Amino acid sequence: MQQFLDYLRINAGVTEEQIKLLAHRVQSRRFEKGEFLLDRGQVLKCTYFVGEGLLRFYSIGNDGKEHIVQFVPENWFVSDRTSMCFDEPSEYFIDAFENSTVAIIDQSFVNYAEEISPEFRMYNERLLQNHIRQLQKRISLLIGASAEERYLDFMKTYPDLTQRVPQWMIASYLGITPEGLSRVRKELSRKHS
Amino acid sequence: MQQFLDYLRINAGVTEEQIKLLAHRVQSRRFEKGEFLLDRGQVLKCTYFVGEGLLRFYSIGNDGKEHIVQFVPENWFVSDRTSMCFDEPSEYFIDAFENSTVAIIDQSFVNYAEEISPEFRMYNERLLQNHIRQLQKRISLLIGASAEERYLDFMKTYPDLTQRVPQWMIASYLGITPEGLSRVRKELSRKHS
DNA sequence: TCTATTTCTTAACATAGGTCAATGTGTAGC
DNA sequence: GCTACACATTGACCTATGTTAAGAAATAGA
Repeated sequence: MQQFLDYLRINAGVTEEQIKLLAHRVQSRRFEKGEFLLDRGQVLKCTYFVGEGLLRFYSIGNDGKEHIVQFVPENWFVSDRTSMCFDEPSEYFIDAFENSTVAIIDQSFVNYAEEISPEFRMYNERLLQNHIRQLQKRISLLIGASAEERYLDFMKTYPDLTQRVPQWMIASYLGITPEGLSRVRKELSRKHS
Repeated sequence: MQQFLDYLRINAGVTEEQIKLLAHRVQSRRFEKGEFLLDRGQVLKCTYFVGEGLLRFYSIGNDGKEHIVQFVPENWFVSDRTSMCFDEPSEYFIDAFENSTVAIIDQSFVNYAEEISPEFRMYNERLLQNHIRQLQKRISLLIGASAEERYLDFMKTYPDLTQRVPQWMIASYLGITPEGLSRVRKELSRKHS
């Protein structure tokens, strides 16, 4: 939780005084590997901020396969905005892929923070815009790029995740099978020698 | 432009009085078929609202192919939020696919409208969330569904566009070639007889 | 340390969808 | 009513990626 407040101070430019007002309004919780933070059908009431660990945000398609929407490492936020804003049961799952410490940010926190801190408001807006940017980029890649290009882009964008998560999960993020990814990797290493 | 103000009144719940304050702050313009509203490299300064006609929002990939991100028919908004918010040159194009009448909404309009109308603020927020929802759905479909499923979903979601837009453009939206779409359609009509 | 489980690789084969080229079918302008 | 041009279809062939199944390598439990 301290991690979250530090993050706000450093990245969002929220002042010490504002932090003091906000501090007692956030909860923090530990999730063990495999625990769920959101289950399909549930209405999500909060946003999570990862202080330590790694979450995954994913759906399960009609074919029964997991589709990873987003990895959530340290200092990232995750939420199902649709479920939160429209009070709808979520179609997604969130679970801890490593033991994780997470700050739990509910709507009343956001409202209050936006009220007392214009910096927070701006930063929040910025996060939202970035989220959209990221989604759009992903669509472009899915439409226009091969599996190999998408993998190269992934490695460039998330170098540390490339180490931390198993390949079958990266494959799921890229929209290909683990075997497909293995083939791509083989091809790449062939080229580089 | 009247169309835009009516839209705000009916859908966003902006009151008559608020409308009066806002009216002289919007411009309106006509674009002929083929005219550009946004060119790659340009920094977009506004959001467009289509009163009449049809726009397309697209990028051009390294391979030189158009990738349609979004169709923009009557009563829809379009903008490159990334370019607007971060003052970056856009990677996208917007042009008129039919002769169109468009309201031009700049940031000062939005600021002022949010200031005088909480309804407007809420509606704007809602639009943003919907946008995200739509992007996420598109990603799910691209990752998990076949070309046929994507086409069926498109027809269900945008029945009138299915009529108005040439197939090669729908194909571009779906992330397949025109020939591919033609094959899908043939297959579907075979099944239905 | 040993075993069991998960993850990764490989190879043979199948398939969706891409590419190219030819042909049809409008439909707008003259 | 012609001529052009944009759009749609079709078929032959190609390629990237999926599928299945087997084995190798890594990792976690006991």
